[in-house]
Amino acid sequence: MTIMDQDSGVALWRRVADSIERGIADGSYPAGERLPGEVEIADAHRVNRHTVRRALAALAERGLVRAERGSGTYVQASKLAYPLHARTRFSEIVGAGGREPRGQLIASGDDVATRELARQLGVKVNAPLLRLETLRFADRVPICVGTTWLSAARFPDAAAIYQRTGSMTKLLAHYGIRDYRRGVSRVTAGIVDASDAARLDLALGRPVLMVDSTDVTLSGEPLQTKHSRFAADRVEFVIESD
Amino acid sequence: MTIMDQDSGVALWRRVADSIERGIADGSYPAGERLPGEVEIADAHRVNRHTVRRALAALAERGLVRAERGSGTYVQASKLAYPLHARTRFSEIVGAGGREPRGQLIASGDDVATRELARQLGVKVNAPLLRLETLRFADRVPICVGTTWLSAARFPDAAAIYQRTGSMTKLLAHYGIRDYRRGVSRVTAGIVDASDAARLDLALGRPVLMVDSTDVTLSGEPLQTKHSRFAADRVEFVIESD
DNA sequence: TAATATTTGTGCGTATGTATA
DNA sequence: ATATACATACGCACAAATATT
Repeated sequence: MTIMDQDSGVALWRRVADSIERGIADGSYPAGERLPGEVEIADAHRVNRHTVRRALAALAERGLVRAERGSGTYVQASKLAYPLHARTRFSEIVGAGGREPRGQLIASGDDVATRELARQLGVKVNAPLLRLETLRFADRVPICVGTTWLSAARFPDAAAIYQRTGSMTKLLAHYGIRDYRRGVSRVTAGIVDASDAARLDLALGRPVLMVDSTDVTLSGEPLQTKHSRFAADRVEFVIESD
Repeated sequence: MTIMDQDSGVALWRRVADSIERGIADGSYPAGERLPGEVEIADAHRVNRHTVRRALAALAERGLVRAERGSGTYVQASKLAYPLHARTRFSEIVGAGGREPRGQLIASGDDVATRELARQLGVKVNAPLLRLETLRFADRVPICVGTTWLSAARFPDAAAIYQRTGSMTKLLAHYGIRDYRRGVSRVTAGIVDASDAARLDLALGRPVLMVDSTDVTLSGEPLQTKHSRFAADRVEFVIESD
């Protein structure tokens, strides 16, 4: 027997993992449900039990399943675990979950700073601001819509650059900001409004997690302030208390 | 003129502050709104402007209002700011906000550990558990309902003690646990169910913030695991990113 | 309560295809 | 071309935790 499958050139254990993952995604194995035993999966796929174990280990690494000795392997919470840290980066979080992140600019425009925005961004009231409306995906599933305000004076071409790169991190890098951190985040919940519902592909009346946060440079200078709305059905914030 | 008001024995500036606070609480002054000018308030209450300033300073200290020189005084976020830290204590948070915390046991019963609960509490599946349903207030406004599970073997009289003290911290202290910390918290949102709606005095269809967390001793032993539902309209989680 | 079966976890040995020095 | 290292895959045996009878 060869190591790689002849057709696909993909390792056997990965093909088994993908098969199980599809089962979880399409609801064949609902959250909390027990998967078939390792030997049973091995027989079904006609592979060695070690190969199944390798596949399950990969899924467990990503948090999709959890093994319990003597009992079985169980499907974990299906929501995207989203850590709220100082170094929260959407692309890194989604990528770490084994999913493919994507960002998309859906609108942009010019605003003037309200009192609240001016305070958060450290500019004067009525200072010109750039407003970006973004939509972010994990594996083509919309996760969150966000409204970002930046100082128009400091980031004049922000809209065009985000449009091209699809990444806030890259946008800031273009202006020489290699690193930044998140200040305090304020989290609450609400009901999705009509336009967000369409963009997030959510039914009306569904809950959204609303996060207000401001990113600052390492020296404390405000860069951007955001108001994000996450589809609560698809996301779970994980807060590590130190 | 005396310092204390003749009738109530409460300082004048405090009476003014309470008056303004009531206005904020009942919606007369919505969040973000500009309060009347200091002289206007002074005239309305027939006090000196200095007395009003003393009152506003007290409110600003608690974060209810924010003064801006040359512009006015504005109502800050009216939601209860609820920090999610390792040392989160409901009573301390509410008290720090200048509001009066209260806890009430609304139900209790016996459960057996599901797989999930057993894992979180470090006990065996089907181990006997105590379930406490609690309702917590700030100034007589219901803030959150919580379901707490504890090991029945370790905390046999938990229900009676919570009933008497109305405090989780005191309950644990009764069993010799002087200090404890919160592990990871998982936060998401949902729609209030019928029974929670009644207890929280919320309209059906309103969003709730749902928090799953487990408290552990300083040495890492699991004590209690909780599923809390916060009225999203009244609470805002504050997450400090370190 | 006790014995038995099931299930995951661990270790070792063997073999082979792929990449690198 | 040869040697070495590495990842992949299979087979067997047993330990440890859990479930069942």
